[in-house]
Amino acid sequence: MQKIANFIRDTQNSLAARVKITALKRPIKLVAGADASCYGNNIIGSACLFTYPSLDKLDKIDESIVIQETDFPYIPGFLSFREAPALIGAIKGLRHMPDAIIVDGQGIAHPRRIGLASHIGVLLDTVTLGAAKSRLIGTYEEPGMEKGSRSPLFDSAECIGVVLRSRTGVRPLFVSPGHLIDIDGAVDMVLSCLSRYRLPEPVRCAHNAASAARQQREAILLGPPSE
DNA sequence: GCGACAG
DNA sequence: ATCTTGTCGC
Repeated sequence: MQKIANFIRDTQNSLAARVKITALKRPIKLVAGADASCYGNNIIGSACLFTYPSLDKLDKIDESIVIQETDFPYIPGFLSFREAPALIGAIKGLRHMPDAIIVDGQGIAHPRRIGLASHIGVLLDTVTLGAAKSRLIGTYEEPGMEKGSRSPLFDSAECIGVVLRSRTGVRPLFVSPGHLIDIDGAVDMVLSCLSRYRLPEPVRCAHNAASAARQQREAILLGPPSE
């Protein structure tokens, strides 16, 4: 029983040992956003592919959705075991593999430096970065209110990411490298993927697609409307 | 023991 | 994540 918890943690630690934080080695031409939605014990994984750099006109060139059942509950620090399979499935469903993936969740800004983005990066051997809507761990100073303002996220003396104001006046994003990229590279990518919303466009797109799919599934389960 | 705690 | 209407502000 408790042995299972140890196994899960050992698995996480061995994956953490494979995470590489380094400057980008190759230019990024295709970026994907990945997110999940859920209903009951089902996880809907979604991935949206965009050209990059998507300077002014964002070009969405593909979208993928997968639905998987799971029995793994949401446990802070172990989100990967619940959502990674569906997200990876969605990524693999894309017509082309992305050069980088922006994940709705943490990268190395995690107790064992293996958040959802890092976990997926290692398993897929792809560049990944996390853009989370809230904090899991770390201390920071509130960044300025203007879009682009940022402040470092620390775990003790180690900088594990950046708290970034993606849009003036909104709650900041928690950006951290996932795999095969560094903090500056992760922030640069998030900034160049922003349009007029709080979330990077690829992630926002994946989020919308996932929740739309969830609503459709629920409608089917409930059957046609009756009066 | 108490509080924190991605989605 | 999800349950949810109106409402304040740019």
